[in-house]
Amino acid sequence: MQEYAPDINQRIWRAVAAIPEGKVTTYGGVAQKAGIARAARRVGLALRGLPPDTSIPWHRVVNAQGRISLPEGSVSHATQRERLESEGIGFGLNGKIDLRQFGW
DNA sequence: TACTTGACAGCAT
DNA sequence: AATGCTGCCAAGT
Repeated sequence: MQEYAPDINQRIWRAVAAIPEGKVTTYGGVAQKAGIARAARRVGLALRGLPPDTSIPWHRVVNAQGRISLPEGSVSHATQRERLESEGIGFGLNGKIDLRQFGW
């Protein structure tokens, strides 16, 4: 039984909520944990549908390059970066996160 | 109902 | 290193 669609978001949110504080994960990582490996895009879509006041730590999700996927200049982008730095996550000079600091 | 787009990732060139 | 194509699946037009 696949019963995807309605279930997918819930699985993604759960996977994201499982990310420990002060750590980040890639979309692919979340997708895999949500049981939809290789469907990283689905993760982005799900996060995009999250309400602004959600309790899901969506900001801990970045792309495989260790960068924030949101367009620079957008409010969400700034918010995400600020939250990450707030958790002790360091950004490189190009705005890249050192995924090495988490063992990636 | 069909086609295109999208908070991505991986491989090929 | 940079660019392009393909795969994933749902949502928007």
